[in-house]
Amino acid sequence: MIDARSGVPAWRQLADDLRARIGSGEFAPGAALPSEAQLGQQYGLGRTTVRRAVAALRAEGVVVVQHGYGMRVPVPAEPQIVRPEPGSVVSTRMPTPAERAAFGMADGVPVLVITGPDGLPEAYPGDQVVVPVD
Amino acid sequence: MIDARSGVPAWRQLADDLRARIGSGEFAPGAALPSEAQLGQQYGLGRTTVRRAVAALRAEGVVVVQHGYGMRVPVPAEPQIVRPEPGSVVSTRMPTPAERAAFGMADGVPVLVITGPDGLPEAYPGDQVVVPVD
DNA sequence: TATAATTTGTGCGTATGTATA
DNA sequence: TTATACATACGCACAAATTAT
Repeated sequence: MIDARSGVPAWRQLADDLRARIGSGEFAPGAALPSEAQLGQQYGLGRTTVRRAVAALRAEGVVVVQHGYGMRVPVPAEPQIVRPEPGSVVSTRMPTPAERAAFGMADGVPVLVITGPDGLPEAYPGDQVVVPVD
Repeated sequence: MIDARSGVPAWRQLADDLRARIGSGEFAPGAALPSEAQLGQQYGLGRTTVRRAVAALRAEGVVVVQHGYGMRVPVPAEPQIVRPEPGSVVSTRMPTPAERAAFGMADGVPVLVITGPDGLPEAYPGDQVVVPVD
């Protein structure tokens, strides 16, 4: 599964493989993934390397990790529709730690920023909000 | 600077401090930050801990790192205005590795996804694009 | 062109702490 | 309480990219 001579880092090969397995439906939303120790044994990698791969998947929002419990594929939230007032502009960025805490956001989830005509920006969790454009 | 008895992980204290120093203007956009070794010595931390903090700042898009060169505060791009056709919806998520490579995006930069009335989604680099809502 | 110095990247190991079941 | 699983933090060695000499 892991080719040490491919030039591609082992942690990236593992991340790519897990991402593909998730995308294929082998791990459905809500499903638990193998533990770090299991992954390390199955793929023949040290724990540091496994954690590096998991960190990458977390940063992509592909998996969510709960301390002491394990790793799961996130369940998509029902999208909430936000209608900005005319003259607003929509942009995106990663949340500040304060925003992450305030919204209870997982790793790898950006915010949608709506800046009103008054120039005041407001941030919304990017995994729960969509903005229609008419 | 780092309080080992505060209960807050050392890497998070370092990340918070660097983020604050960047926000204060001590490190302006385009400015270089100290090397990992320098940070480790200045804050009395091991390299693993320093790299953990840097990884967090990268995931936030607060710093960009270049292999063999160093770490800098990113320079904001001139925003490009994209006007979706009426009936589109705007959302956000982290890019896939393929999208990251295609757009040459740094870590910690989300994509803005515009789904047209036909249901076809299109992704744009989130650090370069804004969408007006009329 | 080649070499060295600097800096980040990869990968491993160990130990201990904390959260969950 | 016990077992499992993730979190923190240190160390080491070597690889790869960049820059300057």
